[in-house]
Amino acid sequence: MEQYQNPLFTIDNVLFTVAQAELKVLLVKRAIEPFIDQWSLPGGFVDPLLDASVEACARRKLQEKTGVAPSYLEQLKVFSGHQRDPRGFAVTLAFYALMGEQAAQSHIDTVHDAQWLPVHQLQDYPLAFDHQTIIAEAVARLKQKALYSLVPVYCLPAQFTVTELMTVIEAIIERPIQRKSLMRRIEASDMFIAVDEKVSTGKRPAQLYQLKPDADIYLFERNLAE
Amino acid sequence: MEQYQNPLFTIDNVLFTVAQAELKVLLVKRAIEPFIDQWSLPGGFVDPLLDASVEACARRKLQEKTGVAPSYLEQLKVFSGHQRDPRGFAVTLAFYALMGEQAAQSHIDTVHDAQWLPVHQLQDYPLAFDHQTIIAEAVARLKQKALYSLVPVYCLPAQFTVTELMTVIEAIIERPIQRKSLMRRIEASDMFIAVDEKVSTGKRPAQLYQLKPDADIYLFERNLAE
DNA sequence: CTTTTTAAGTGTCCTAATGACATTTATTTT
DNA sequence: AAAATAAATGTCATTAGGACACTTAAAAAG
Repeated sequence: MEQYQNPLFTIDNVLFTVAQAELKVLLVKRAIEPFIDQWSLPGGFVDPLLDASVEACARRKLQEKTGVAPSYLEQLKVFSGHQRDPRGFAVTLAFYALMGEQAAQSHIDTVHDAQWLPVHQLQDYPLAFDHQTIIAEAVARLKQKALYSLVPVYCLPAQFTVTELMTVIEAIIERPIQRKSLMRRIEASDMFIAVDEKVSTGKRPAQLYQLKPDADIYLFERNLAE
Repeated sequence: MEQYQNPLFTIDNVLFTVAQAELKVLLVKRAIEPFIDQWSLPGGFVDPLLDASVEACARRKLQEKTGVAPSYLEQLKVFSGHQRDPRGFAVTLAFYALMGEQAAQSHIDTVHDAQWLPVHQLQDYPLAFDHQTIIAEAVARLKQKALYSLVPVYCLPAQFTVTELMTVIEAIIERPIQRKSLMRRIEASDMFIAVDEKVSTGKRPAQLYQLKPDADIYLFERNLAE
């Protein structure tokens, strides 16, 4: 039963953030063949000596590229086939992850082989393997999640305003939402506490919120309307 | 970069059906070590010569055990770690699948190493590997899907009545639902056509429905209430 | 042949989360 | 002090589902 050659098994990460009201994904320039010098998703081979699980491997790969752990990480799905890698039948487990932009900025600025690219400009770049497809599926999944949960908050720093969260959600789902609806959801989710501080970027100062230490991700029973 | 030993990569299937108003899962008796003679999920190694993708592999494994293709098949998630297989670091991609019970019954009756077991009696059986965990996650995922889609219909034969679909859904989500709500969803989903025929199992004959040939799975914007 | 029984299916009102949007509040700028 | 504006709230409309009474179509009983 074990006479088969084990297929090539890898991990890929679709790490998102939102900056300048745009959804962006972290891409790295490949240093080796195949697809050398093309943009690709950060990932690689599992090292059973270093990684206790596929999740641990994904985190390690992201840490290497950004210098920090992502705020959110979840399996997307497995992509497989004979066509996706010129070396033969290949299997990759794709994760999608979220983090605040500035958390990684200092680290990313020091390297030239990693870069945030807006997801809506990706069609202009030839990406390695089937990474275009993987990103498209990750975007779709994130969009869905944004309709029935507040996971987009993981694209923000630890403390944030309602307006910032609104901007992130709108960037992800690509349409405006009602501030009132968002505030009701923040309240109902019971995931956040109002920080004893406000920020005044413009006129009236905005309340800062942060995740409760033990907060579970609350799932709403309805989607935001189409 | 490829100096690592490739981890053991396998496929596992959680194949569900509903019979006697109970959610059941197909288990097979292991013929080889480890966990020989214990109940386990049908699965195995990918054969790149036979399988065009991991999905194709999952379908092949299920076909071998049931004689037919499942009506529904979807990736659940990858399970990995050093503890789950005594042979070392192991990675398995678990699928969950749905089918009508009688479609496989004749085939399963001829073998003694495959059997439908009610998910609520599984704690009495020592399952191989971490299959108990995998099944629990598959059940949770199916439950969720049953709240915002009509995927449970894939547990039924091609033609079915509203009452049958109601029974399947109630078995999955473990609480009664309103027939009226289900009929509204059947109508709104636009996934089915009323067959020009009725069945009279009891008193007033019931309308038969079947999936439209090209039907997409409709996702409702609200969950059935908790 | 009429009445009873019962599962199938419909009508109708209630409920709750969200959308829409007007209104109020707090702060900066003029 | 007044104007401007982003933040936050009040309130009514909308909509899908829940509850449940009611009707319908057939079989069974009398």
